[in-house]
Amino acid sequence: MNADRSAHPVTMRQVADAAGVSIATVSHVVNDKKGARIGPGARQRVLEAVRELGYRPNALAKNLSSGSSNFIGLVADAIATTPFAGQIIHGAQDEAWKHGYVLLVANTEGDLDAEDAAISMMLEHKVRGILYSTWFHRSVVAPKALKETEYVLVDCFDEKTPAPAVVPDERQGGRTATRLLLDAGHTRIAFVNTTTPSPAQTGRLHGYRQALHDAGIEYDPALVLREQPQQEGGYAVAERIRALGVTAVFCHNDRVAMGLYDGLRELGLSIPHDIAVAGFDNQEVIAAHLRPPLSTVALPHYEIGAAGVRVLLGLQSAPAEGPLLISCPAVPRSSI
Amino acid sequence: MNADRSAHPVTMRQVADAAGVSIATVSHVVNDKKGARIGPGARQRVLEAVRELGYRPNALAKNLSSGSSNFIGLVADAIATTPFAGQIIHGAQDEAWKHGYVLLVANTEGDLDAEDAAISMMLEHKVRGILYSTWFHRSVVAPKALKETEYVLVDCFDEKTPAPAVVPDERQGGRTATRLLLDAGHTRIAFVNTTTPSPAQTGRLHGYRQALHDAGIEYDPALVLREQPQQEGGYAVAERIRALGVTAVFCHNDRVAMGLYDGLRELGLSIPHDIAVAGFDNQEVIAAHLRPPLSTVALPHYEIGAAGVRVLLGLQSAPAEGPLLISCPAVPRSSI
DNA sequence: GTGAAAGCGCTAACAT
DNA sequence: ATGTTAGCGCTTTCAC
Repeated sequence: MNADRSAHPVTMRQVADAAGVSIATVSHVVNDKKGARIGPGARQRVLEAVRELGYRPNALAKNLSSGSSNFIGLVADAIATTPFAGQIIHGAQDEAWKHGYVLLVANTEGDLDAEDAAISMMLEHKVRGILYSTWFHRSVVAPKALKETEYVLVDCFDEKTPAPAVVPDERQGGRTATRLLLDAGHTRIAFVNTTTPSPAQTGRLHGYRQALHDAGIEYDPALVLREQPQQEGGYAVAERIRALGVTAVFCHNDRVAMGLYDGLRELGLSIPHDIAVAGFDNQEVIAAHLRPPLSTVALPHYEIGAAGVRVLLGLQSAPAEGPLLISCPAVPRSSI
Repeated sequence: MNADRSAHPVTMRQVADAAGVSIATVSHVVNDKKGARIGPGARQRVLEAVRELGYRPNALAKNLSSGSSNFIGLVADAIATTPFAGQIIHGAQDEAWKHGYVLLVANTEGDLDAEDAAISMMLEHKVRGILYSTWFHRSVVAPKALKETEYVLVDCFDEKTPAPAVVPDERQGGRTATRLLLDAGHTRIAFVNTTTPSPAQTGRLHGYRQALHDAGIEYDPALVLREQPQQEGGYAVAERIRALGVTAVFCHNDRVAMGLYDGLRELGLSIPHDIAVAGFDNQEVIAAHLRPPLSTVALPHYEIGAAGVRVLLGLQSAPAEGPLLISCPAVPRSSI
């Protein structure tokens, strides 16, 4: 028969008895300890007993005894709101898993008390470290409690404290998006930037200018507009885009592009024939299903999450100065 | 001074010494044990020592010692792909937290091995129970390993095994969506159902028919179309919708509605003036920002997650027969 | 090769 | 009102 329900979990002791060896021996073979010399017979019997009894090591005991837990904490400010946080979690999880760690996830939805509670809870579970993440790239001030352990900032950074951080390379992303347009032969390219001050706002603009510059095209401030970073913003800006007489538009994000699609269509302009459009974020639900499907640049959330745990575990190091930049790959579709 | 880094965590022992009491006393005051009678002096000194030393209880030791962990496992099949899973997590987390539990999250992206590994890991951490969740409502066969602990199926159900399950009330949702249209005076209402067999497909259809019936309108199978449940499907069906001569359409989900918006517009039809549209899912990124904003019905993922842990903890019970149904609330906006 | 025994930090009886 | 002590299930050092 198999292990009987949670009531009486099988312990090492029982395995040892069943195999006729000591508990130390069981420990050795179960963990495949290098140094230990175990006779083939004993090993065999232990393995068998483990199977027979359906033994599961007790991770709690193991952690306590070995003095180090296999937890990594991840506090996120908005799991629920966007798919972005999900991708960070996914990346962090895969990477953590790969190194024998388990993710302790806490969602705070921006609530400071929840944040404190989450960090306390993680500290009490003796996590190996904490990933403090936000769902959009921004500046934060890291909660004090974080300092009681190792931590890395994920998709955010703290200007005051020199803590390791991992963020998307907005600048390179902006360059990439612009280049997508440039490479298709466009030379008069508008940029619908966001009204919200943020690394994305300044970074993508820099990238845009740099791409233009590299292509030998003079930067024309008149081609840079500002709108709220949503569908409504994109829709509202359509008229002005047309008036500008550009042949291509780089939108601050996919949602703006979605709104712009509507606006342009109403004006009788077709994409990409009359005007080419590039987005940013690669928000699957939108980008892949617009008509035509939107060419965009992806925010590498998965990679950011993964890099976060690598930095935390010391497997990869952030630059001495400033955050580790993860690059934003192009995702060409049919809007250019 | 404060606690010095993770190197030498402060233990109960040290607090006891500092306060000049025994470790048992510390345990009592720290946990605010009811039965224990502690002198005000001692309590005072302990509390002070705790603050002074920056003591954090070691949750691992606590769990080991007390024999029960405060973990609840949540295995999800697609954290990254949609915002839906995120909402389930959020709900589960809030509820778990409320009862002193912590979520151990594992993302499997549908990979069976990952699923096994995740469950094993949770079992080894002696979780109180496991929430097995999917990102869209469907039938599953629960992994065998689950049976080693308590578990509840979240947003899915197992026809073979009678395990507690929590799912959205598709039928009531379909009824609600249809009623939204009915209440606005429409009587000839098309339903663009999905091509994919699923509880959503049959449930929403039932709801649609029932609402019609309750309103004294005869069901006309010709008004029920089938399309793939994405923007493309909605777009493709526009012509046929017009040909049907209906004044309202209930779409299987928001994405279909989004595609239909495009198709209808191309046909020169305006929403809601010429045709009213209702969606399903309430996928924020889309529904709230379409033009006009989409009236829809929400999939109550947050509630489903929360109910899942309540059922797991025995705070709420699933019906003897079949899953616990969570109702889908209407989210009226401007497309009707 | 294998086992005995001393903890890991805490809880919970049971003494005092 | 407070202290002693025996574990919880495991790792690890050191004997045999």
